[in-house]
Amino acid sequence: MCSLSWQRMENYQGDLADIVRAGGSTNNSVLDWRFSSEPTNFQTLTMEEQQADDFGDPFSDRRDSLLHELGIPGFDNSNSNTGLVHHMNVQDSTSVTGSLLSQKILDEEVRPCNIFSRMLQISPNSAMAASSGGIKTSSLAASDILRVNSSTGCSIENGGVQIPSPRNSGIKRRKSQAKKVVCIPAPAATNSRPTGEVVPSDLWAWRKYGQKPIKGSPYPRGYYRCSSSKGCSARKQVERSRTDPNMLVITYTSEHNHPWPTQRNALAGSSRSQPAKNNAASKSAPSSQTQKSIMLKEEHKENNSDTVPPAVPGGSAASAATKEEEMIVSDKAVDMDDSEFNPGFHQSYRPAPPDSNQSDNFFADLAELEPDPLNLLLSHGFNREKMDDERENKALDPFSFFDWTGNN
DNA sequence: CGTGTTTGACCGGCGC
DNA sequence: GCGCCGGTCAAACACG
Repeated sequence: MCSLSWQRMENYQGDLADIVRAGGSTNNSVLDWRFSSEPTNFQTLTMEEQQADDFGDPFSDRRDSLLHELGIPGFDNSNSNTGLVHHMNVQDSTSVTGSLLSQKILDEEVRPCNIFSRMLQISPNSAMAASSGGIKTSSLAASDILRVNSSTGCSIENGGVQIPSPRNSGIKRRKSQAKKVVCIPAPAATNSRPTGEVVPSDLWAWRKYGQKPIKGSPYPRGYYRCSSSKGCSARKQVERSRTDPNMLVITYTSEHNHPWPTQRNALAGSSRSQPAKNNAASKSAPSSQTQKSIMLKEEHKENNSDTVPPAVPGGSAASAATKEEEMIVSDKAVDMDDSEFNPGFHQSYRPAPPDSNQSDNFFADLAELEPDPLNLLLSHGFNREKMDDERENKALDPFSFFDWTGNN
C-alpha cells in the first residue's frame, strides 16, 4: 500500500492515539479509493527501514504498486512536491521545534488544495514524530487549533480534542515486538459487533480472543488472532482512535505462517451475525466477502439501512459515511530481532499473492453477483488499461477485501 | 458440531 | 514489593 515507515519501538512509545487524525469531516475533492466514484486519499510515509515482512497484513506487499496502480500522484516517496501528499517526519529531527511543526501544519492547512490528511506520531521522548499527518485539512477552519507542544510532550488540539502526552499515557510495552499499525477510516457498522465495534474485514480470518478497555481511551481494544490456520501466531488489535473515533487503528503483530486463507477460511472468520435485536439487516449478515459482494450490488439502495451506527462520541455514522476516506499505514518495530520475535521472520511463509485458483474462486463467486467484479473493484478512478495489464498480480488486492461497504 | 464472540480471571512487565 | 495496566486464557454462550 503506502510506503511504510519503520521505526524502532523505543522511538515510538506514544500509544496508538498518537496517530492523530484531526480536522474536518468532508471534502468532496478528496479521493476515495474504494468503490466510490471519488478518487483516493492516501498517505505515504517515509520509509525509514524497509522490512521484508508483512505481518500478514494484506496491504503490505501491495503498497507502492497499488499506489502507482491507482495513478495517484504523490505516492512515490521521491515525489512530495505535488502538493498532494505531505511528508513530515520529524521524529529524529530535533531541529524541528513544536512551534515550527505547528506552523508548518497550519501553513499547510490553509492551502486550499490541501486535501490530504496527515498522521502525527508522537514519539516518546517528548520528541514528536510526525511521519505524516492524518488531518483533514479542507474543512479545517482557520480558527481550528492545531497545536503541538514539544515542551509538554505533545499536545494537539483540534476542536477541543486533546491528546494526552505520551509521557503520561501510561503506555507500557512488553518485550520487543514488531508491529505494524494501520489507521483506516472506520467502516459503517455493516459488520459491527454487538459492542458497536466495527472491524473491517480482510482476507484473513480473525478470531477475537479478548477485549480490554484501554486507559485513557473511551474505546475498548479488541484482540484478534488469526483463525485461518491453527498455530498461526498472527494477531491484530483493533481500536478506535481516541482522537478521531471515525478512525480505526489496527495493529498487526506477528506474522501469518500459512498461505492466504482459502475463501472458505476467509469467510469463516470474517464476520458473524449480529444479534437480531440490533439490526434486522444484519440478522443473516454474510461473511465479509460475500457481504461485500452483496453490498456492491445493494449498497446504493441500502446505504442508509444500517441501524447500528458506530459508537462514535463526537462523531456520527453520517459523518463517517460521508467523510472522505483515508488510509494511513505505519510500520514500526522494536528491537527488530525477528528471529526471536518470529523465527524465520524473513524466511517464513510470506503471504504470497493469491494464486490464480484462489483468485478465480473468489471472483467466480463474485461474478455470481456481479458480471464483472473486477470492474467494480477497479473501475472508479482507476486506469483500466493499466489495471488490465496488472490484473494478474493485483486482482486480489487485499485492499479490496476491506469491508468498506458502509461507505457511500 | 464447528465456528465465532463475550467477558471475567489471570499473568507478566513496568514504574514507583 | 506493590499496584497498575496491557495482553492472554478459557469457560460460557450464540449462531448457522
